Amino acid sequence: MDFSDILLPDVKNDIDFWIKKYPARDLKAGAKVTRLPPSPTGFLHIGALYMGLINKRIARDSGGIFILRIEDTDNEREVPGARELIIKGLKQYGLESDEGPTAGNYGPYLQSERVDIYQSFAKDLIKRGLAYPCFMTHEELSAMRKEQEAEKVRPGYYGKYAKWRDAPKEKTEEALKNKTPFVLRFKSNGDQNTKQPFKDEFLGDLQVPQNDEDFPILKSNGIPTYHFAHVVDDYLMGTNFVIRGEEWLSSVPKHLDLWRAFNWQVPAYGHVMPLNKQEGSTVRKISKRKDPEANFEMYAKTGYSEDAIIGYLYRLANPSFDDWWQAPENLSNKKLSVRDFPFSIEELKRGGRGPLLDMKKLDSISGDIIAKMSGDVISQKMIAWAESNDPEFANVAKNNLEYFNQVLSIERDAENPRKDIVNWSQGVSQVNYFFDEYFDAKKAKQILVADLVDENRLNTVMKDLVQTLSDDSYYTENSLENWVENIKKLATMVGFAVDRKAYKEAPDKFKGDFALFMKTIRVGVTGRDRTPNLFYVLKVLGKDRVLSRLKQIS
RNA sequence: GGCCCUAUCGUCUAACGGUUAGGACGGAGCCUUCUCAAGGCUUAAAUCAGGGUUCGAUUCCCUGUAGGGUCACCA
Repeated sequence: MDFSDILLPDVKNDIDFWIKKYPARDLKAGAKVTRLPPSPTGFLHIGALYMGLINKRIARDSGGIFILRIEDTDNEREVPGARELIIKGLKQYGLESDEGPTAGNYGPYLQSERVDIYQSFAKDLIKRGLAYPCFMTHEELSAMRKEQEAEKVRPGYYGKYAKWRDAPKEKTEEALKNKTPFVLRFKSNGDQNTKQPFKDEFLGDLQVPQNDEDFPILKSNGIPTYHFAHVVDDYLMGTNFVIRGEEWLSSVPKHLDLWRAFNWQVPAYGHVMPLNKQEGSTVRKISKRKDPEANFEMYAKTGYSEDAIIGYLYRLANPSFDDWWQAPENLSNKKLSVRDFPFSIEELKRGGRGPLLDMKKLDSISGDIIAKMSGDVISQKMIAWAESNDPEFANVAKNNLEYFNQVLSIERDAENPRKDIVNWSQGVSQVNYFFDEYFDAKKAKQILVADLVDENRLNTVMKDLVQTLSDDSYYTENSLENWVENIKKLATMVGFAVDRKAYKEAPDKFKGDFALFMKTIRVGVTGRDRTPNLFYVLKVLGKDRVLSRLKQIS
């Protein structure tokens, strides 16, 4: 007796209907059709970005198609808005799909809208005796698992534990009559103890056991499980290269079973080691729930550019990224973008455990990228970042845009530009003292008193500086050499030693050496003891700000 | 625990079976210097252990160990 109509009464089309509806793709030889199948269970994971980058580049470089498929078959874990967040995030990082929820002829690309498709294929399996209903409850299932554990056998629904596999027709009929909920299970003929060869594009030739589990392909709500949806979708969508995380490797036997059941050609598979994180002494896969660095939004919030992230991910995928990126001609080429990286599939072919996320390396790449930018561009990007993350600063900067551009141009449009900004939040704290709103006179005074012995002396020095630095030449002089000459004269006038030897011989005769003199000015006008060259700092700050700040301190 | 994957500096990784085991990030030091940043130079730092095979093993094989993954009506 064929139960397929009772089991799946709503199925209207047979599988040929669907297979005809989605004809084979007409692509040039070697074109790879890849896909990214995120499930909308929260924010876009950095690992998804990583997989997206690899999938997209492989598709693009081969003249193929990169598909985005939303795997929303688990309505329990689905988070509202997550789908939009994924699409937006991919776009933001330049990883738009060629086909996906918004475009493409092989859709729908939301699995929740493909239920009729899956059911057609499931029904086909039932008719061919390759799938059957199982009426076991969760309780029965977990009791069985406990029993198996007690018996020290492999837990699972297989062999003699597959209770409904060969159930008498009457029993099934009765359960059906009582409207008992059921899952549809795949009827496997495999043997766990028999190994089969499996070629992984990245890991090489592997031996994996055959699958012998009668795993569910349709849940009791009629929605497919991942395994089933994966095979049906990737067949219908013409995927010919499945690139996914290594965590899927152990379900390869199930998928192989399914491909064979339909007699479809198995696509190429490539498993990539997932991104890890070090926590104490243990290393683990980066987790959405526990790790803030898993969330791509964290990077945007900290102020890492999309390119920095992409560059870093390229680096993880292709270790030769460094050689390319740091080649002298590339490093000095300000037009070069990380997006120009000649990606190589070959370099994905390597073992090793999954890489640990290394923020220092990210900083290094990010710093290089920012060093390629002109002051104006940095200013613009920093303000854009600040508008949503530090509105107060954004306002200040916008109100003094011309000035801010000058600040960020200091030592930056040079052959060897400054490399002191690695992200926008750190960048803001690096330069904000140029604005009076962020100048901290109290802190400046604190630092200076410690260096200049006492407050009286500090006040004298400040007064002297106010007087002498009122000369325009300190702000208008265009030659660094001349400026230094002048400032040295000034140092002498105010009572500091310019000559190292003289100071060494009789330190008491001076208020300090030239370094201290410069530090005094530096801290006095910026509140910081680390700034770019004072020559530029004074020029950009301008006389009015300099004098007013010095007065504030004294 | 079963099964699967993996194993080179702290991190990411190179090395037809023959190298003083290379590079990058990070660290340390020096030079330059008004402090940083940058730049230049130098430096410390690794083949998980034990057996084979071989003239020769980081590389091939076995065992052990360690790490990771996976064992759901989640993906």
